[in-house]
Amino acid sequence: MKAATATRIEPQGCTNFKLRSLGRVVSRHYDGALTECGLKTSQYSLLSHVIKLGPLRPIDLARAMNVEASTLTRNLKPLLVAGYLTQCEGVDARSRLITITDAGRVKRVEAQRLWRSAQLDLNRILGADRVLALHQLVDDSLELLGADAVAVAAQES
Amino acid sequence: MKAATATRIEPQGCTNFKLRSLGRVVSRHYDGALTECGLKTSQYSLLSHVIKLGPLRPIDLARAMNVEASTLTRNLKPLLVAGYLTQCEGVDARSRLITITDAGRVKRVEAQRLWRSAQLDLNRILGADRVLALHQLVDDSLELLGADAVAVAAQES
DNA sequence: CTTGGAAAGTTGTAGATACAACTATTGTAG
DNA sequence: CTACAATAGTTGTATCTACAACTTTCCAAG
Repeated sequence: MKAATATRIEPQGCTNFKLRSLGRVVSRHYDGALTECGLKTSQYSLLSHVIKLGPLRPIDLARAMNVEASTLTRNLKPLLVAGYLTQCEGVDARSRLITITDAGRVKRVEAQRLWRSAQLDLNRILGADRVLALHQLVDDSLELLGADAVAVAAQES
Repeated sequence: MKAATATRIEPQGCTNFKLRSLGRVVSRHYDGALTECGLKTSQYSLLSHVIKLGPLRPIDLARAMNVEASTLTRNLKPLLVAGYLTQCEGVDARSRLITITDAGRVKRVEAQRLWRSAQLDLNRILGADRVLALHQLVDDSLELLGADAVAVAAQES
């Protein structure tokens, strides 16, 4: 007398490993496409978020992207050195404002073509339905974990 | 005369950013649980895969976990230093064999309790159905990308 | 005004990740 | 046998990631 099979289906395997595993493969896919413009995909995301969210404090940018403040400090450095971003003084003496530069906008336009190509390529490989479902699951999961990333729309991501 | 809405629904946003974003949040969740045993979640995954896949060459371990060989070389180091893994000579003069040690097995048992707690916690927060769907999507995507990770079952992950 | 706590940011430390370039070994075509 | 390609692994370089500890600044209670 076994119970109905509809109950008690527990997930197998480690969610963290699966996510990181796919993340590695997908990141290599995007990074490969962005190589020729000299940006990593994470740098492209950073530029895109600064453009989308306007001049903003590092702490707010970090929250929008779900990274720690100390991580953001390090990730900003190469983009500041390259002149794609600048740090102005904020309202406080303790806070700053991250702003996109003209060079940053130009570079971002260049990178966006490559990003779009990588995204469309992924859509083709996985199928648009699967990508849509994945996006939805990721967004829902982030919300349930209390960590909504600020969604940056297709044109900006 | 708009076309039926059932067609042409293209994904919005960047799949890479979404995956990395969730990956960061989820990794912090697991790492927080594993802190007290002194392992990072990625180190736990590494130990688990070596136990599951037996003594094996670095190159095969790297393929099973979807990391580059050069990455694995670096990731192995702390576990070799800690004495949880050893490198024996392989069939070739150019290849090695990665093997779990007794200390590694003991540490892994300790870490597994903490991992399970983190996983059950995540299942509770997201709901088992959502976690199951996410696992399925990740596994399917990896297969379509030609990068099947070797699945390590619940007891071992 | 002073004092203690909160907030913003950086630095130390350590690990994760990958590409390019390199050494060493093995296999194979000629 | 030899020359060249393929395989296994490591190292240089650079970036990503986070926690703990720290400095500076601000705010609010007294």
